Amino acid sequence: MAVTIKDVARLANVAPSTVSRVIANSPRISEETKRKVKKAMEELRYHPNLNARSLASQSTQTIGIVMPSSGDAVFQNPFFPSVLQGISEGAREKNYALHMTTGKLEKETLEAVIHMVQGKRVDGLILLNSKVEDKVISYLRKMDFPFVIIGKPSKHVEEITHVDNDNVRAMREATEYLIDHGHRDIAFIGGSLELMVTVDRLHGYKQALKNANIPIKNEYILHEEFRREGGQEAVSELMALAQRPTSLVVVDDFMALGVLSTLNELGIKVPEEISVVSFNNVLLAELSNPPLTSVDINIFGLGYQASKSLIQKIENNNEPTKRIIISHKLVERLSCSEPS
Amino acid sequence: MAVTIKDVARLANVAPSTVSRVIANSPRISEETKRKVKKAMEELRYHPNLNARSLASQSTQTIGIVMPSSGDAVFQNPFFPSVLQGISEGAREKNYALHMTTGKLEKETLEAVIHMVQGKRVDGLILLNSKVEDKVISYLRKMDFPFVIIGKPSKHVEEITHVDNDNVRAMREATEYLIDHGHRDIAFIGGSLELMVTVDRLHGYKQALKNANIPIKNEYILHEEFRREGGQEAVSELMALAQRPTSLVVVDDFMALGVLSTLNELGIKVPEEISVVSFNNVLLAELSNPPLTSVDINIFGLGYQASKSLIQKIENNNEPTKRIIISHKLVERLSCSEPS
DNA sequence: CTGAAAGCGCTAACAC
DNA sequence: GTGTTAGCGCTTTCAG
Repeated sequence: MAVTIKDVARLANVAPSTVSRVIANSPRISEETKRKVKKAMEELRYHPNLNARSLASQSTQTIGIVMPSSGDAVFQNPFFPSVLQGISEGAREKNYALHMTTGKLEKETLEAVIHMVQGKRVDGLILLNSKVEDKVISYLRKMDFPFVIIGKPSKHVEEITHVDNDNVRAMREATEYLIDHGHRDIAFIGGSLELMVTVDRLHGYKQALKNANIPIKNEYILHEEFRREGGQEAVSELMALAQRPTSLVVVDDFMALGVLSTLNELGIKVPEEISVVSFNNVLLAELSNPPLTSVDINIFGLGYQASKSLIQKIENNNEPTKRIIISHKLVERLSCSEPS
Repeated sequence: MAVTIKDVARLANVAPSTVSRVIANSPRISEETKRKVKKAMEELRYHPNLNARSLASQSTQTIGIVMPSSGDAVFQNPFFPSVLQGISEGAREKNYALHMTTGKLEKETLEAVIHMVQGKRVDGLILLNSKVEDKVISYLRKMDFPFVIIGKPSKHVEEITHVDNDNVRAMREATEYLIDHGHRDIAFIGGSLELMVTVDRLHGYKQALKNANIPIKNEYILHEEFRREGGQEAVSELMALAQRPTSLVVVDDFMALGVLSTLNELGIKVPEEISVVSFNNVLLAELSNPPLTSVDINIFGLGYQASKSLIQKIENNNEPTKRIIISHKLVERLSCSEPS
């Protein structure tokens, strides 16, 4: 068996509880015993058994993440590693570890969450709110278990701490950018309306058009999957229209890539014949041909703030509900024509 | 407090130990009591406390991953999500969870590992052998703790289970591919020689040249970082040479991207003036301009087999040491000129 | 086939 | 300041 707190206690000639207090750096322990105990710990190469600690103290110093299923498209999208990187950095700074499980179907996901929560494997949870994990959220709320959402919850927005961009504004600005560049026929290529991010961005798009007195055309509004194929399909549809748009706002760089390649196949030049603004500003945006003008939503920041605020919530149970908005920034590249 | 095994026992009118046996699906329990106990568990919505279980059973059903530090370039490289996806899938199939920590410096990494291992947070470890984590490996060996390496260990190759490609052969083939296409001036752009992957691939490169009676030129062998900038620098150097190479083998798609962009800036046409073969075949390879001929090393497979074999090792302590070779495949695209 | 009881290694009252 | 003593919730001998 490994060396335990008792061994240390024996060697240092104190009680186990004293050792425990030294580990916790309790203020009411004399400097001398502290030193003595620490020496004993060194000597025996003592390392606490975290399971025992977690069992006794009801805390784990780890935060849980429910990943998309491994087959999921999300894995392909560079969004995921970036947000994970942010989460991981926020956790590391506070000495929290990460615990991840995957759920294929919604049902599996819920089970995985229950497993983590009831199993007391984690102190809190970060949800990558790709789909509307309604079941998961209501479970966590019922259990009063700390969690934060990256993105915007579809219900109870005021009662759930979440980290998000101001997607309405971001998309309004992106659209206005095109309007300022002389465009009036602007199409919107978004994801499923089940995703709040789509709802918000669509909203921003409409706002911008309305403000500029441009009528909204339903045939200019498309919903596809967040994948290259999605972008490809969208373009095919749009280009079949009698009146083709002269510019596109696309809610994801990956989709925009599909857009670009399809336009290329059709012999339609970007930005000469059609302008494209996209979202996320992942590395791909810079590398594509032409490089994409894209709204940087600071994905790392989303993850980072999510762990930060989750940890606050864990450590202070009556931390108020928060809504953290991460600022965005339009990064101009070469996919939009100059104002005429 | 949550519902415990005792509550279930009470409701089912059995002893706690019986409940435990039912959970473990012990064969020597009558079907009837099993049913009875299960019913009670349902009724109370019982979920085991995993910390308690881990403490008592000395096992966690969790595998640990040591990630590169969050600032690390590795995070940028699509290698990471893919390998994680593979690991995750292998773990999920066996109902293992993932536990990750990050280490910035080598020292931090070692501490994180010790924390996980002595803290009994994980049953085994997967090392992404980016750097030669010598300290970590010797620690794990000393502790006789299950671990597998993705990549090739720099020492004790025969005694450490690892999952790798046959990098010598892969690079030999890639080089031969260029030779078959009429090239004789082939440069090698690789990473640090501290990485076994570089050593092996360089070896394969030299083999191919030797077999074809092409003299090896040291000025054609470059070592840079696995980033775009690395590729850029390499090209600058090579193009300053009196006798420029007519083709390049690059050990990473990301570097190859840098190569491509720099060549483009210099006005050197790919593949007309110079041919490029690269490695990893991440999505980027397909999207670049021109699309890269790249060796697909099945990154997902590396991760997947790593968790599979780790779990085998965990569950059977005298599982033999294994070396698992994942097959590769050259994917032809447009970055190489046709044989003349 | 099932129950009783002794831990797993740690924390947290409660004493003194 | 420090020791004593119960647990935390589960598994696992050992009995029967």
